[in-house]
Amino acid sequence: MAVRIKRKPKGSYHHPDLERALVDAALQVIRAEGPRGLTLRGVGARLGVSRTALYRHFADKSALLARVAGEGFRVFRHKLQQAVDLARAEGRDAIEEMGVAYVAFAMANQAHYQTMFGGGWDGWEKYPNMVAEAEASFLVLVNAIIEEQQTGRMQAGDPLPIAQVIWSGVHGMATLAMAGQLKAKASLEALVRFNARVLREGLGGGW
Amino acid sequence: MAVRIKRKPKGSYHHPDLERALVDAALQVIRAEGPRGLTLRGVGARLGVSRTALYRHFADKSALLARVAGEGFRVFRHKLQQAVDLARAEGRDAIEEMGVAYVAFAMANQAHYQTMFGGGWDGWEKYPNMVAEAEASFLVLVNAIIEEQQTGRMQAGDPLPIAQVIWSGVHGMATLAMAGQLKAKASLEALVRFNARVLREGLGGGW
DNA sequence: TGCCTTATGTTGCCATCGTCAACATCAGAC
DNA sequence: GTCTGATGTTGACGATGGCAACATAAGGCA
Repeated sequence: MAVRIKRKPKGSYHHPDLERALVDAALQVIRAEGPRGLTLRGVGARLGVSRTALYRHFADKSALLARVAGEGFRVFRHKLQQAVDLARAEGRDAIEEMGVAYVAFAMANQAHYQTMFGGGWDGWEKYPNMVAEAEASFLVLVNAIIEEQQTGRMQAGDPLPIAQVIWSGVHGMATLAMAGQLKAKASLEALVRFNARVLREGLGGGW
Repeated sequence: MAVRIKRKPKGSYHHPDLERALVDAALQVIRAEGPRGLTLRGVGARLGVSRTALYRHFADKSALLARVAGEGFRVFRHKLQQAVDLARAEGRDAIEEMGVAYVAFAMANQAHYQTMFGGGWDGWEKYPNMVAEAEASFLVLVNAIIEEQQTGRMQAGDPLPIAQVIWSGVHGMATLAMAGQLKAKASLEALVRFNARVLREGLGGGW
């Protein structure tokens, strides 16, 4: 589904909602040409606006990228939560389904995912609310693990390292797949499920 | 150990081995200021050479980056193999020790590692020998797995997906740790070992 | 020895980029 | 109806990657 570009009405000086439009346009460019293809002049032109207009809404290019990343995290977290909820409702393995949803999101939004995880902008310390967004996504996993532990389907103990191991697995799989480093005979989803099952086996009852 | 910068002798026109010096200098800059900090003018100046001198030895900036990445892979592969061999000699878990060596390399050479895995240069399809280098590193893992299987310490079956799962885990752990996303209570190495043990448990005998 | 070809390094130049400062224009409060 | 702050524009600057034309070195061949 193509995102509509909100151009400003001809002749009008002020844009109805330039900040919103800038984020959308930036994401569009990133999708089309990758994070490195994003240029302030380009995104300005796309909106029929001058190259420096965005400085009224963002401190610099990095801030715009960070904003795009932040919105990505919100969608991301929602997808993960959705997968967990659906799996629970259908009596399936919540962790496994979350893993599938994780990698599916990354592959369907490669450039966006790259932007989320350190692509282009200046670093987490400069955007503390970005850290919060990322942590909220991570929390979906942690909570799912805690629930697994409570129902006895996963070993007890600090859920943090367990979550980190699982997160690392799917994150690594996603980034390697994006880099074309995983020539799977079977599908990528099959590999994700295999990974999930190995981890579940290793994290199961008697540890 | 600081790598000596080979400056060309004053007054001499030709550099003794500019190609080699360029790669070294580029790596030095990358280490100091990250892959994004690398500038052709900068690396030239560092060698007392004009900004376009490197075009006699590399097609463009991307090619220089790719070369740096390639040399990284060679060292990387060696480190991994070393860890496997040492573990075998000492009767320790070869896969676990390889994982530790993997993440240790990544953390000790963060910018270099980032450069190896897609940082800055144009893409694997443009540098086929880079793919070969990466695959050679991956093969160290695959071979280690095959040997584990032969001694019955790991489930039989296609070693490829097993290797991909393990690789994804350590790669993900390394990249997340570099991004500061893994606030570990314990050390990173402890997390790597935990990961290895969970995977071994899941990949063990009765599957 | 002297020339000539090729490899190697340099200089001048260009388009593009992010960003700042100064200016223009709009919209809403009084 | 005016004034003020918010928003958008234009012009400029320094830095960057890269190309083309030129300069110089090195080595083979006479």
